[in-house]
Amino acid sequence: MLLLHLLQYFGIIYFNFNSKYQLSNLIRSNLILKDFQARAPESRCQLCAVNSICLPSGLSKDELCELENIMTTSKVVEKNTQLFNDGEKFHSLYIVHSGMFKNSSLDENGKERILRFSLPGEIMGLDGIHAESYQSTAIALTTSSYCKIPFNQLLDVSEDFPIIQRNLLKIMSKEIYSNKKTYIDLGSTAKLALFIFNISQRFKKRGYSEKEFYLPISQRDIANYLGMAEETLSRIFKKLQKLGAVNYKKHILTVVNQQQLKEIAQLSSPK
Amino acid sequence: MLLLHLLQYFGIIYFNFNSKYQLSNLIRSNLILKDFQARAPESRCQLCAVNSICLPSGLSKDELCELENIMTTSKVVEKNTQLFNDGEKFHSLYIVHSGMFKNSSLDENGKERILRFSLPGEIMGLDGIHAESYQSTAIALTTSSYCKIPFNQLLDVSEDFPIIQRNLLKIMSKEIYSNKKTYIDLGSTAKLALFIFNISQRFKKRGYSEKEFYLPISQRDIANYLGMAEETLSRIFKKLQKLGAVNYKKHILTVVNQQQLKEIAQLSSPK
DNA sequence: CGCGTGATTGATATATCTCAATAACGGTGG
DNA sequence: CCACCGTTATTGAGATATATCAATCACGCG
Repeated sequence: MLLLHLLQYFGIIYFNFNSKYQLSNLIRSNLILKDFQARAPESRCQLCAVNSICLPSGLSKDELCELENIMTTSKVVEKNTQLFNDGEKFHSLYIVHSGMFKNSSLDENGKERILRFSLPGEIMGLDGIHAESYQSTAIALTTSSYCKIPFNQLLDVSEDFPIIQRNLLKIMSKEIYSNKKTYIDLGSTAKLALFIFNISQRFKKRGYSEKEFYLPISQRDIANYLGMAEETLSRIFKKLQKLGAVNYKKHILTVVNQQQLKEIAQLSSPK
Repeated sequence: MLLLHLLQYFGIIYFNFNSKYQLSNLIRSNLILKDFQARAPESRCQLCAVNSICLPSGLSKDELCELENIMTTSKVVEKNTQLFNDGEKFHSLYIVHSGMFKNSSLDENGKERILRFSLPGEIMGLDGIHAESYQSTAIALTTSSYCKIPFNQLLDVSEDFPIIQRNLLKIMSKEIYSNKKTYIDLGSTAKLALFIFNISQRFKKRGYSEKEFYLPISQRDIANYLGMAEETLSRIFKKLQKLGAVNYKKHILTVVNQQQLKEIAQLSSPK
């Protein structure tokens, strides 16, 4: 706790000490040493851990400066905070800075449908551009932080700096591509194995361990996302552990045998 | 047949008379009166039936002209023609002008996975932008036609005409959004009903009948796309017909009771 | 007219859902 | 710090939807 006060004092990190649970939450969400709100503006993105895969990737210092001028960087929010809501007027893109968010919407029967989990460096709200209203809801799954970019200002800036437009197109293209990896014709075992494998690779890309990480998602939400019953998910988690592929305890996921996990994920359609 | 020759003579349509089956193919693919290859260049997009939902939507005459300068318009291809292949170097976007294409790729086991069916006005190849290589394969399901836009030239032109960039962003946003409508937690009956309903609405948007249309997709492909066995699909088609919701014979699909179809599509998850 | 592909039908196996009950956990207040 | 409560996860038994295998049928096309 003392350490945290010191870090805050020197402007390395910033948060409110209003709960005895915040420390563990911060550690879990990998916020520590990654939140530079107190730093000088011109270096915020440059110091960010995920800048290489984020919108500012490949930008010069000048371009970065223009971009940072219009954006709000690294706002910290508690678990369950909602950034935007399905149907609300679209105005800004939100980028995950740390932690994790879930994006969902309600189906015709009012049931929640989880569309994706967003990790640091990923842009949320892209689906709202065409309709000028958000098409999904973003909710923090753990203490998290985000950056916010007003979309119209982004368009203005990008007219002067085409590379920003290009990056945006690439990011959107990647998102369209990523829907390729659909879980539709996989059996439940392959679904879960693939989900874990994909998440693991995404963590790796962000500089976290691919072997062991804190997964702030409830099993209910995983089951919802993968389109299976909660009970089935529980059983299959157990199965994967028995097989020696992964370990999962109190939201700490360990990939024990990555090769095996990959093979299970590729099991052809025994639905 | 005489009528066709006359139409061609007056430059309204263009095609080769090299098969006695082409006439019916043309009618099926809605090519007639929609293929303006022989017209003056400055009017091609303006005369296109789907320009309002296509990339040129909202462009002025000047902007349209710039765009048409760099694109190849309305090339006719036979059934089974491949426009681009998964893994191939990315260079151009392809827009469906008439007919239908399927976009697919192979999974780890070499099995085909159909990702989407592309209708007139829809852009193919967007998933290739980020990797600079196509991430899927495009194959004509019937006699079809397409327009082709070299991507780098499109970027150049759009630097002068921001509205083109904006349209592109909107189109990509829409595609990201459309993945919301995932089939993952639906039962087979709801899946097929939703698929038919969606296709019907897409046809409607393009000026075709929403009640009756030619569907140039094999049941195998529909089953593949929806992630179910071919046999199941056949049975469910029969079931929907028995229920009086749709009729399907020789690739002619008739929506008999749209309200009922919609209700079946919304049946909550009895997988 | 016949061939090959695509579609249908039936019988059986199996994966997954559902319902119901119990267990473990995380957060709250005393 | 501990006991409590609501939420989240686990386990079991039974019901059901869908896959699979195999055979037949229909159709488009030469």
